[in-house]
Amino acid sequence: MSRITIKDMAEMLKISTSTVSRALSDHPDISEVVKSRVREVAALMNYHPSEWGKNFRNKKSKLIGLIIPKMNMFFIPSIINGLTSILTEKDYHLLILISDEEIELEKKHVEFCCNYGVDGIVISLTAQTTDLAHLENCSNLDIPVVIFDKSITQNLYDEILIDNEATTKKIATYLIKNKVKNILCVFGNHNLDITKKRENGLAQYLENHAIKITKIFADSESEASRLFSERIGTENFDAIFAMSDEVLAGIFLAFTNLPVSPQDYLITAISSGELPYFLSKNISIVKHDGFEVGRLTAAKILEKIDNKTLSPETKYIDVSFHEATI
Amino acid sequence: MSRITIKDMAEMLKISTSTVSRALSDHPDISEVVKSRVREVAALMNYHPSEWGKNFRNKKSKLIGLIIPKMNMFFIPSIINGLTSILTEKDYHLLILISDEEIELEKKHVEFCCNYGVDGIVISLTAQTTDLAHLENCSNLDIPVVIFDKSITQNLYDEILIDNEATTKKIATYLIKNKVKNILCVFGNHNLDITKKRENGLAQYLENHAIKITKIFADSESEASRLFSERIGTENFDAIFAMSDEVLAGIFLAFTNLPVSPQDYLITAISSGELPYFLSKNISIVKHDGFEVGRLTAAKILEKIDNKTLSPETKYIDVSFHEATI
DNA sequence: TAATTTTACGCAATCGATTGCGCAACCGAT
DNA sequence: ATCGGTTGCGCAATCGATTGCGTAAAATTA
Repeated sequence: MSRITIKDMAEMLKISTSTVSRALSDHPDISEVVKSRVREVAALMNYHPSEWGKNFRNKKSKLIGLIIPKMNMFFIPSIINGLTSILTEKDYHLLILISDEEIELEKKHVEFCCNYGVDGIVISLTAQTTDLAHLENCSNLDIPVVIFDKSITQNLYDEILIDNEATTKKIATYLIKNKVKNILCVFGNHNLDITKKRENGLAQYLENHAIKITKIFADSESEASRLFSERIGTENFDAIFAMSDEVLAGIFLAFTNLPVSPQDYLITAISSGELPYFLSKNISIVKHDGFEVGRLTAAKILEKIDNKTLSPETKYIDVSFHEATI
Repeated sequence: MSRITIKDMAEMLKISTSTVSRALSDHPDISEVVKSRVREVAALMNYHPSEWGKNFRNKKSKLIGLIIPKMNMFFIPSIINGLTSILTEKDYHLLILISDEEIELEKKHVEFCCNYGVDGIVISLTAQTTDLAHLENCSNLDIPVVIFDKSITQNLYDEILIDNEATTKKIATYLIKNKVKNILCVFGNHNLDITKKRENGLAQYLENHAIKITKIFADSESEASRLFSERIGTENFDAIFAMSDEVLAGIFLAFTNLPVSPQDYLITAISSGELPYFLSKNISIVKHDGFEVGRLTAAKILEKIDNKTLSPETKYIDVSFHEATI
């Protein structure tokens, strides 16, 4: 048994498909007699209109391509929750594409989205991405793009970003208040814009406070763990800064094999909140809300789909500081 | 500028669309002269065939609907990684739908998948799902379905499940070996099949070993935390069992406000491995691999898409025991 | 009664790539 | 000259819901 279509019902009732379609949408051109007969048959045959057919006619797919560099357990799940919480309301759905931190795969995914005919693309860039030429085709085809979280300096596409300025300022203020003198900072991939912004922000706000800053850059949890282990014993650090959940996880993995413990340091991190909750009460965090990033990103892409002429803007989401409880 | 189509090129070259199509696919019916001219124009115009058009012709969508009860940070990300690792090879893509643990939403998502024309559905059931009537329409429309992780007793659809028998047996063996006498067991939602199986399995394997079992059932991390806090002090428990990462997280949240500590107990859990890694070295786990579940699920749905007449089977994935290191 | 309007429905096109079938042109063999 | 075969390409249908336009029949008006 295959799908019941409008055509099937039209043949059954010896009327045209247009009449069936109009009857079902209660068009005034159709007589009540025909309408009721059509509705009867539709109910009887358990007819459900094909989404494909509707989208076909409307030249829409009702799909949003979600392109992410990695499927991690910290930020991405809440992003997806935020996105779907808005998108499902408007009958849009997410097509998930993982770049695996490879620019070529990112390009391939963008091209796929264009060729498949998604109505919009929301993307977080890989650490390898240095220009957005591969997004040009989206503009040509009038497919709106919103970049979230991981972006590069640009002004062609909308962005929903974490406010790295506010973030590093809060961290720096806390460090200064606690009279920290020697801090070990663990950053993510050096190429990432968010890395540079957080690195520069911190340096800027800590200037003239006689605080020694040592930096580590790590591409993965395991690399963060390894580099942190190598470095932490080399000086008398009194504080630690982790720029993301990923490196924070690496740091705490390292602690399990080190002679020192988290309690020996003042620990600060930029985090989505869950991980520090599990790890230790000894961590002060600037919390950025993935759910909110997802919601804002979804709202923006819907806005652009409705009005493609809007000029691109960058939105920064609020962050909140949560001081360690012990 | 809109998409370059075969039609555009046909008009440009004053030939038919069929000739263009066949030229691009190197069909022997087309002369080399025409082929080279078509290829030239295609390259010049930067032509890329529409995925939509191809799928339209082939009556395929190349989409797999992924329906999950919740987007959590433990199991689901690795499931998605496993799924995509197989599916992208075959040019299939994931459409993600979250039921939010509501049966009505699950029904709606299944119906959407049918109406949208996905090529297959992979689904993990909500705790509310007691029958699979809403999947009947998939069978009618010849849309294969694979149920993974959370299922109910049935024999109509393929399943990829964690081997709860092997799992609870490993846990029980470890508990007996360590001469545990009084264990507090924290389970998830009581309606879930995996809950019942793990509950019964544990009871069965611990029979005749003079071990007192106390059970808690919790629908969420916070409920697990609350119920655990209320119960842990009421008896002299010497061991704790957590049936999932979610309740394990709840237990460790509870510990932060309790006079007792994780070190006071022998802790066992069924887990995907990441969380215990972060929480404590004091946890012995039976590890189930979400990535592997995803891979097997993907392989199975592809197998069914290729051959829809295969009779349904249930596969159990291997689990491994990891003893606490302290 | 004739002219005009209204009612109620059908026709056909729409999106883009593919492919079975048809057919004209050409070639070689009888 | 006729037949049979091959080459090279075009026509049209395919998936399903929608909608602008056209129109016959019915109703209304002059």
